[in-house]
Amino acid sequence: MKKNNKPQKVRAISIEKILNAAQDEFILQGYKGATVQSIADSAGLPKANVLYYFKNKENIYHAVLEQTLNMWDEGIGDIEAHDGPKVAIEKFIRAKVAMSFNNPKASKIYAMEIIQGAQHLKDFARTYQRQWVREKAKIFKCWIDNGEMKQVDPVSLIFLIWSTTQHYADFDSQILTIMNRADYEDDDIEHVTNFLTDFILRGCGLKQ
Amino acid sequence: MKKNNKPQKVRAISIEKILNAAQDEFILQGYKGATVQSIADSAGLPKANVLYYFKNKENIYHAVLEQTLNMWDEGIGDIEAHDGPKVAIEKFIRAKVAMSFNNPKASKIYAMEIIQGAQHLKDFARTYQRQWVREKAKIFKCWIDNGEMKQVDPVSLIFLIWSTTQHYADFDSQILTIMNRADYEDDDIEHVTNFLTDFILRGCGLKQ
DNA sequence: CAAAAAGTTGACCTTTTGGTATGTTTTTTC
DNA sequence: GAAAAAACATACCAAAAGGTCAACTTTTTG
Repeated sequence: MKKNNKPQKVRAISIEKILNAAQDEFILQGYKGATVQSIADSAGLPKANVLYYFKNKENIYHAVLEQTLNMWDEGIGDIEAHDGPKVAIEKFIRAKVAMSFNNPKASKIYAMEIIQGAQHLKDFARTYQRQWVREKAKIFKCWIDNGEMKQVDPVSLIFLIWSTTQHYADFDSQILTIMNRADYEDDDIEHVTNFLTDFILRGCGLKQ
Repeated sequence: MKKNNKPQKVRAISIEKILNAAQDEFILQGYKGATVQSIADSAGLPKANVLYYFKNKENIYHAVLEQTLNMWDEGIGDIEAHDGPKVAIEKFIRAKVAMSFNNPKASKIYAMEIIQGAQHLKDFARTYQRQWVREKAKIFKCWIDNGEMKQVDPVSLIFLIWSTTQHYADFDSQILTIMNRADYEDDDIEHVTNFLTDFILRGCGLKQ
């Protein structure tokens, strides 16, 4: 009587349904506020079935976080020395803005974790991110020393790019309300990318 | 046997203790995750006493939010036409950075509300903030038309300033971890203010 | 100083929630 | 096609949570 789902895929499909539902619930209610029942309802499964795939609520959350971090990792873009500052920064901004608009939920989960003290992400920040920032800061420093760009604190610059790009995902409800709009449209990605690229390159003394 | 607190102040003191405790709890656990018991413990009062001052958890939350919005309102700084773009923008950035460093908790409560869809803040954004942004955007437009600053989309600029300044409050745990520091120090406010002012003024074509 | 108002508190009740136990159905394997 | 594994589902339980109650103490008021 059941639909003939591709065999061996039931697990994968159920897990995906659960994780999607969980992502929504965790954003809307926070970790403690989200209930296994609501995740189950939202995923269209009985609660016991959800707990069949994930031992408990914390495991669901860990899975959601892991998914989020993978996305962060892929979406971060890169800053490559051989591109030179202008191209590298533009590429980086473009990647982050695209990521924000295409994956706002991941950005929100991530933001809430950090706001709440990053209990589950301290290690990630301490090892991976710290390393990443140092590496990229070194590249900026080279460019500055070579006179390829203005003297701008590289770490502060990275934080500035992170904050301005993520803002469009995390604060979408505020932005849309203020602009009296219901949803982002396709143009918006391009418009925001252009604005930020332009503005930040100028801030770095790389334009006009 | 009780300490001789200034008469008529018991209420005010208790309420303040409760709201401070509640602010911490709501940040750490979210609205649904925070428990009246934990707020009471954190405030050093029995639960029944907390519920004597606030009918229920939602009322506590409303009170915290109201406090937060008042702070936002006071801390927003202003953008005044007669200052001219350079001074006005610098004043504005300085006010917002100070606000972030001095009131990170308010900023976090506010951020969490918006990330979660701004259920309780939609009205605030729809009326007050939208109006504020339009007003200030008009001032920027004047400056641009007068050739006093580069052609920069005013609304995007406001969002950029909001995001970059609030970032230091909301994401403090990430920033500190990456920089391998335990806490912000006094210098940091000044350093961040200078960096942002410098960078943003240059982005607006108002410097070098 | 006595009555009223304000504040304090432990006990209690109901609902919600995370999680388990157990049995049934479906799918896969051999 | 039967045995084994995976998936599904109902009922249930103990702990936690929001909130009420009623009694008690302290403070204020006239």
